[in-house]
Formats: sequence, structure tokens, C-alpha cells
Amino acid sequence: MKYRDVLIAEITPEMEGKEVRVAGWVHAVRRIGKLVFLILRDFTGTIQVTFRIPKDADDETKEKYKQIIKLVSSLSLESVVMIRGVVKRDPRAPRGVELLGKEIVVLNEAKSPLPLDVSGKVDAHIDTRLANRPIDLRRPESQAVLRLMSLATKTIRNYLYDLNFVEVFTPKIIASGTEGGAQLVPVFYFGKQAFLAQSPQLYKELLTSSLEYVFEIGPAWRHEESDTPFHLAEFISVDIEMAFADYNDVMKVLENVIKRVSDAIRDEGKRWLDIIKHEPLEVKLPIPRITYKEAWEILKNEGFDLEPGEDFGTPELRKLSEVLEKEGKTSGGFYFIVDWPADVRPFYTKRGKKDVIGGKEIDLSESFDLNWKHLEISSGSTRIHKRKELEEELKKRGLNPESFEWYLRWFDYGMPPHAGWGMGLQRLMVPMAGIQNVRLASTFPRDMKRLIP
RNA sequence: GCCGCGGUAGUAUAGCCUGGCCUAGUAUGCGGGCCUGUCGAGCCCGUGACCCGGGUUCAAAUCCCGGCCGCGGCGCCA
Repeated sequence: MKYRDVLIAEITPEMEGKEVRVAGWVHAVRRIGKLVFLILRDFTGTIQVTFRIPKDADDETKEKYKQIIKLVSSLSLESVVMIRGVVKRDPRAPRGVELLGKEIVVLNEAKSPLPLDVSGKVDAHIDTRLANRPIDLRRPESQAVLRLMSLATKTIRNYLYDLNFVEVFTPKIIASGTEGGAQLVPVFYFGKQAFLAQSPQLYKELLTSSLEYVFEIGPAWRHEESDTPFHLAEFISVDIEMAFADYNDVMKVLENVIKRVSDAIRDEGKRWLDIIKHEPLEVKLPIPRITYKEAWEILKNEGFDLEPGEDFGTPELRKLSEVLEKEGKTSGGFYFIVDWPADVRPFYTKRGKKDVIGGKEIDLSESFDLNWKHLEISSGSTRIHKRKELEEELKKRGLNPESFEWYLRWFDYGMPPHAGWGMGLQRLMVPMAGIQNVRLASTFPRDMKRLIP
């Protein structure tokens, strides 16, 4: 069966008189006497289909249309239908154009009532929405977030390809934790204990010794006890790693990624932004950099009780971003915190200079976080490319270099200096699509309490 | 894991503080009716709910206790 020969958005008043087939979902039905309007929706939009009895029809035709009108007015919302109709220019119709219905085929009748309202008259809690995600995603505002994320992904890919990066896919089933710390997801693997990758970190580093400029957009798993609007047990990580580069080089790549994504969303994503009523960000380059030391001092001034070299929590970052915003030291809400204390960064982070913070000498590192307001969007660093230094860092963190031998041994055979970053894609959509919860930037989010749907 | 708030038809809400007038209101949906230009159509009739267990009381949606579930904040989180 031929279901459609045009998409709904392609129907224009200029097609007056043309017969077309469209397929989609029954978005609304309005019956006015012997006249019935059906609003049909596909992924491109909606169109009004009018069913009426032709005035000059013979009795047989009249009876046929009566049957159709009866059928249409009893259709349940969200039923799937194919409609054959004639395009009619009409100022009374919503887009100045409608279809005069000739035939309707019900492809799948929907049960009612629906678990949530698709037409947008009654809103639903996030829990209801996620529990009924396949139907929730029929709402344009729900779909808009995923469409904007797709646009962001395309933009990132295109830009990195332009910079001679190669897209890679590293293993997602791994033998042991890459860095310790985060809670791993265990899996069985041919009778052995294995885990789902929490990051492509170590593999992407190894690839800099061959492919040099690599990136990956893929899933990562963390079983943290983190039950917040900004954590997922399964999230999409955008990772790059660059040979012969340091953290300043990769920060430049990162800020260009942010700039290009926000520009693309503002321009190409306008239709979806309008649907969710979100104002696009204005990101200007460079994105301001503030050192950890400066941030620490600001927070100390604001009355936070912080040890020198201590990591920042959410309340700290909320305050810090508020201060920076006030001083105009953010760009569309984004800012870098650079030169973190080495001790609060992972073992593969290259050490930098020393500095005195709060009267105490602290070993810094060539590292950065990119934040948007209080939210950590990305973090990265120059990496250590000397085996000996890696071994020392592992030991300092109580990790056993032997269990990292599969990774360390390749540093003996020509590992170049390199740097990179990782970015949470769903977190990036918080500023880009104005969502309050990263779950909304996930098709079927996995979190501490959701495994279905 | 800790703290706070919440749980009323399919969905979203009012009622709870100050127990009785709740036979639990409204919107949307659903069933039926009227209407040939609606566009969140309108109007009329109907349908459907107090998370679970215990307690207080003459009387509990309402107050108390426990549980379960949800949301937010924090913690945890290269």
C-alpha cells in the first residue's frame, strides 16, 4: 500500500486541486453538524482535513460521505490513518490550506483514554512523561529537545571532521575500571567479570599514537548514587583526544564546538526553539577563563568554608557562576575554570605549575572544566604521556599500576604528547534547549530507578 | 544515603491548614445528543478518583504513625 506521497509540511496553497495521500496520527477531531474537521499530524507538522458531503452529489455518493463522516467523528485520538484528499486553498483553514477528504483508511486504531495528552491541553509530570515516553515524544515540545540534540550532534561531527578528526568507536565492554572511583556497571562476559565503560578515556588516548586526532560520540555508564536532574546512569559522551596538543589547544576546539552548536541551534533550530519558547544563547569567543585559584578566592570572599585545593560542590558553583555573571565574565552563561589542583583530577592529568592558595602551596595541573552556570558540561586536560609519571600518579591515588599494564605498556613505544576532553551531550542540551532535566534529552533515560521503557 | 515537599478519575488540578455542608468540584479525555467553517470550537446529558496499612474520632480525602512511590535540594560522582 502506498501510504503517503507528500509530507504534511510540503502541502502548500499552490498545490490547489492536486490529489495527495498523507499518513499520520489523528491529532484532533472537531465535528460541526454534518461537517467534520480532522487535524492530521506527521513528523513535519499538522494539516486540517475537511470531510463534507458534496452538494451536487448523487444519493449513493452522499451516503458514502455520510459513512466517512460518521467514521471520522468517532475516531479516537492518536489513531494512525492514511487519507486521500484534494488540496484546497482556503483562508478559513489554519494554514490557508487544507485537504478535502475523499478517503480514509484506519491503519491502527488507538485505545483511549491515552496515558497522557498529546495535544498539549493538559500537561503531565515528568514521571508520567517518561513512563509513557513513546507517546510523550509525539508532543512537539518533547520532540524538539531530541531534534535540537540531533542538530547539535551533526554540528559537532561536521566541525571535528573539518579539523581532520576521525570518528572512532572504542570498546564498551571493558576489563576493569578506567580510573577507579565511579561505580561501574558489571556484566558477564564469556564467564568472566567485565564492566560497561564509564568513559572511552584510556582507549582514545592510545589512539592518539596512530590516528592522532580522534573523537567519539557514544554511551557511557556510571552507577553513581546520583539522583539529580543532571545525572543519568547511561549518558552520551562526546570525547576528543588530540596528539601534539595541550589543554589550551583543546579548549579552543571546545569553545568553537560550543559556539557552532549554539549558532546552529539559533539558526537551523529556530522552528524547534519557537515550539519550546526558548531563547537561543549568544556565545561570544573566547569563553572567559578563570583559574581555580581565582574561583577559590571568590568563594572564600563569599563566605564558603573551603580548604585550599578542595573540589567545588554544587552550592559553590551556583554562587561562583552568579558572581561571574554579574561581572560579565561568562559568555552565554559559559565559563572555564582552569588549572585545577592535581590531586582532585584523575591520574592521567599532567601536572602544571605550583601556586600558593590560601597560604598553602598547591600542585596544579593543566586541566579545565567548562561550566554553564552551576553545571559541569565538559572537563579536559593535557594528559601525561610518560609511563613513569603515570605510574607515580596511580600510586599516589592508591591504584595499582599492574592493573593498568594493558594501558601503560603502550607508552613505552612512542606515545605522543596529547590532550583532550569529554562532554556530556545531554548536559549540553540544558542550556541549548532550556530543559530542567537531562532525562528530557534522552530518548529512554536510564537512571537509578528507570529501566523501562 | 540525608533533608524538604508531595501522592485525589487515563491526564492535570480544587478541596486538606480550620474533620461533618464531599452524594469529592473543575479542565481534558471517553460515551451519547444538537450544530455545514471549526481552529484549545461551543452547548446539553452521561462516565470515571481520595497510594497502601494501622490509629484517633460519633464522624477522616482532611488529623497522627508506618510503608511504598514521586519530585526537589544536598551528598556521592575522572
